[in-house]
Amino acid sequence: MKNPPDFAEKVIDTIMQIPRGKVTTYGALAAFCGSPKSARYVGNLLKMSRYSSYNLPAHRVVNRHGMLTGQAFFDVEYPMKKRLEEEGVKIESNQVVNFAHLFWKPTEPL
DNA sequence: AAGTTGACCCCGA
DNA sequence: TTCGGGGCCAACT
Repeated sequence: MKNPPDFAEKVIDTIMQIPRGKVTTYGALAAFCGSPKSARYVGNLLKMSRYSSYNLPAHRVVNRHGMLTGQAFFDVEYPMKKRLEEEGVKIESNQVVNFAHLFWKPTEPL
């Protein structure tokens, strides 16, 4: 059997399950996939997905500090801040307000 | 082809 | 207290 990057696939699949109005972290996704130290690749996946046709809610993924690190990578007309606010998530100084309250823990897919 | 990086996180000095 | 380096996976140059 082929050995595709099930790690990346799992991460992407989990991101797709992020409920609206909630946010998660790179480390949480990475740890849930089995590699708590691969958090940096999780962020890379989001960037890769941007080139692909995947519609991943990357704006719902923030770093461990709840800061919108990838904001600059989004469209200037639709930044993460705006998208999150559209879902009811308040942003202040590129940080998610009540981050702990809006934090969504990755549940088991499938 | 190989090497380096990246929207990160954690630990040590 | 602040600063630096290591580790992980896969894609990009």
